[in-house]
Amino acid sequence: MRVLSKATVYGLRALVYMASERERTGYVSIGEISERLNISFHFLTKTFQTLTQHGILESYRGPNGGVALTKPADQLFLTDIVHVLEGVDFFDKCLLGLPGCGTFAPCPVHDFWKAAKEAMKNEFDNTSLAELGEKVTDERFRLVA
Amino acid sequence: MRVLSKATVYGLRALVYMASERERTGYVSIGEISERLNISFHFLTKTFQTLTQHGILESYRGPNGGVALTKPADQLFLTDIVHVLEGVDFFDKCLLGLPGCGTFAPCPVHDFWKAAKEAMKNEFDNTSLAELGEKVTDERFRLVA
DNA sequence: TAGTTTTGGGACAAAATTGTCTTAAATATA
DNA sequence: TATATTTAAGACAATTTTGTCCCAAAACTA
Ligand code: SF4
Ligand code: SF4
Repeated sequence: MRVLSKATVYGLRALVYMASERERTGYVSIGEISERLNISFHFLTKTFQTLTQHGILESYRGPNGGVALTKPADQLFLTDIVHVLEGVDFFDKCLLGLPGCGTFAPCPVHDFWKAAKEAMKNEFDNTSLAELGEKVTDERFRLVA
Repeated sequence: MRVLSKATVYGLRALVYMASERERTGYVSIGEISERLNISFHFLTKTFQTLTQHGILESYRGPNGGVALTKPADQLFLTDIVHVLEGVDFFDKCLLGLPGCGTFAPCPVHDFWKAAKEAMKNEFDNTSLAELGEKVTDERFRLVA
């Protein structure tokens, strides 16, 4: 059950880490994040470039450079990130993979899957990076093995 | 959002097709299924070999040969198939992919994901091939684009 | 027995995903 | 200006997934 690609998983973990560093101002370097979270630096860099190109992050080069969220963490939701990294059709994907689906000509698992997808979309729509970051800051949850 | 691999999707569609052919006795050839459902014959054959090796199907070679469900379709549940094709740890997979998870040291999305996984597992545990096959037989649902 | 049908098994190829590396560009600081 | 730091970009390799193909084995039919 691979819901998210590795690239998305790494990107999300990294963003939540950034959101968890509430006090910090300025840029956080990708090197720091990849070290703390044990993620390949180059792989994470590529994912972050995508996020930068799509307005989730802004970047700054040179000493003390790095990346920063373009908006306050409580205004960035999981759906925003997933749309960039997995595509805007993320929540339209089908369990049985039949093209051109809908309620008109559904497959036999449609009813269940529609509800499951909506629950997931609802959760992603309403969960902000700030919310997840707080859980980490408060030591109750972890981002790394 | 790729919950199931192509191999599993094809296998499931094919099994539901078999279940939908209520009246038929004897073996159904893989060639017929692959043609009707527009699935690569060789790819489906490999998936079916896995299912045969794990007791979901029994096969018979030669003219009028093919495959058949080893049990009545109402005794074969989605979980059974998914366990064979995706692994028995299918429902243990994590949204953020942290190893060694559990309730002790959860990641920040654990609460939601645990509930979502349980809902899915519950559905898969209780949905039989017969149930899905009936929906297809009754013309209300489709298996092919 | 010979020929046909069908699954079994494995080699192989193509494509997608994941991961690594090198070089360039931008920026800061000494 | 020279050097160090850091992201940008893209080439490249490794791995996994997906898909194709060939031939053998089993079973039926004539
Ligand atoms: S009918 Fe519904 S569940 Fe089935 S493949 Fe289409 S959208 Fe997905
Ligand atoms: S803590 Fe829960 S949701 Fe998070 S990775 Fe582990 S099992 Fe999955």
